[in-house]
Amino acid sequence: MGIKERKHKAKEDLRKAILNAAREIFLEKGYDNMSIRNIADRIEYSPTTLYIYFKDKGEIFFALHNEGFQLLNQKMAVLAAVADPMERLKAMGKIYMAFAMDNPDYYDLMFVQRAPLNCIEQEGWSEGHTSFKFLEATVAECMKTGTLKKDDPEVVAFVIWSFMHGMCTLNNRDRCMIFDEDRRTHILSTSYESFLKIIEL
Amino acid sequence: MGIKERKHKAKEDLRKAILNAAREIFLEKGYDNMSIRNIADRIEYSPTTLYIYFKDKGEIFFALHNEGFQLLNQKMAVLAAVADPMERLKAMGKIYMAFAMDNPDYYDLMFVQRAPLNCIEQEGWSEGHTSFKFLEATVAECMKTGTLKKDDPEVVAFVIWSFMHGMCTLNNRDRCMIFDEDRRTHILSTSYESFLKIIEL
DNA sequence: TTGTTTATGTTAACAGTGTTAACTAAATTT
DNA sequence: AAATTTAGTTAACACTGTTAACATAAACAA
Repeated sequence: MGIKERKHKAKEDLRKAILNAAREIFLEKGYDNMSIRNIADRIEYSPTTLYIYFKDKGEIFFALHNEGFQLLNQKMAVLAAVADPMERLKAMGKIYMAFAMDNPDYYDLMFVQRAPLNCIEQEGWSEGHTSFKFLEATVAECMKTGTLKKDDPEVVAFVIWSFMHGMCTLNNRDRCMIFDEDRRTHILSTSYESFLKIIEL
Repeated sequence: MGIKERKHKAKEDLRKAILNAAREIFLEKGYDNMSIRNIADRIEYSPTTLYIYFKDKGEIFFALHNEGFQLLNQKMAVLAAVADPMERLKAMGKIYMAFAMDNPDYYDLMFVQRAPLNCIEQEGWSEGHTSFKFLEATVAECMKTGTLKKDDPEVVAFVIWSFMHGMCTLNNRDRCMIFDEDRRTHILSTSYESFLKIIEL
């Protein structure tokens, strides 16, 4: 049954082509300027064709949102080599922050925009859940080795995530313009160091 | 010159009517569903009339953004009665959090959306700047009275703001759905307590 | 082989969006 | 009285996501 496979592959290929075009436009022109029509234009298909491969625009955003998590997980992979949990936690924060600053659009899709989550509803946000559980596990390890004060790891992990996310979004959404251009970078990196000093035992 | 004043007042009145309609629709239907056309419909003027009173949609959002700050500042006014800076800081966090949860749309406009900042550009974000300086001053006081570790108040204030903002936006943008419905509220309030315990000397 | 169904993609349209140019009518100024 | 300013209008431009109706070609069944 080679014929059926080829057909299947052709479908997959067009789906990927749509996603490639979507990603290009998304990264070039940003979230607001990625439209069904300009994706269709780029791959030279009619706009309605996209609805054969995706339920709606939100599902395309969800696919890109997943790509974002793949990219972040890829960067987090180096953490496997860090044995000490506190060192791992610190490196994790640095990677998270760098990812948010270097890929503001992906970050937005993953942690700010509501659109990509609309196609989840029931099933739950598994990408976010997995990432959070990884952070939580590292926090729990730190508590065992005595580098973090013993407490509910879920709560402390959420405190850490909140701080990191807050810093990144205040920056990405232009709320750090209250600081002078040159002082800005200093405050962001110093804040991270400062936060670490506060939580580390 | 009563006639000129009356004319001037009439202009002001229509401007206020536009803002009233905008606020109503914004709070009823949310950020995405407030359009120039449905504001115009509500006050029974043509859509183009709004452009006599506002440069563009961003300027309307900016006006509502200012209202949001007025509302928040109003709630913060009770802090004047709190003499102890650490108590004041704690109360401030509680008020900030309650504001974000009770007025998610205003909060979004003030701290997440880029649209209202587009009409600022040069002048700078004075509303945000003022609020931050107030936080910073309280942090500095805490350092003087020895309830916070001596450090750069600007940096520590930013650490606190980042944490608060992160918590609020992760919640408002549905990223706390990784926690079970019932555990969610507990984690949010416990995280705040936990953060306070960590920073307080 | 013929006829029917299914899959894939198209065109045209709906109902909306922000924004601008051109115009009218009324009020004010010269 | 004539000219100018002001306030508001209509119509249009260039978009947006999405759907219904239709075409075409391939796959399957009789």
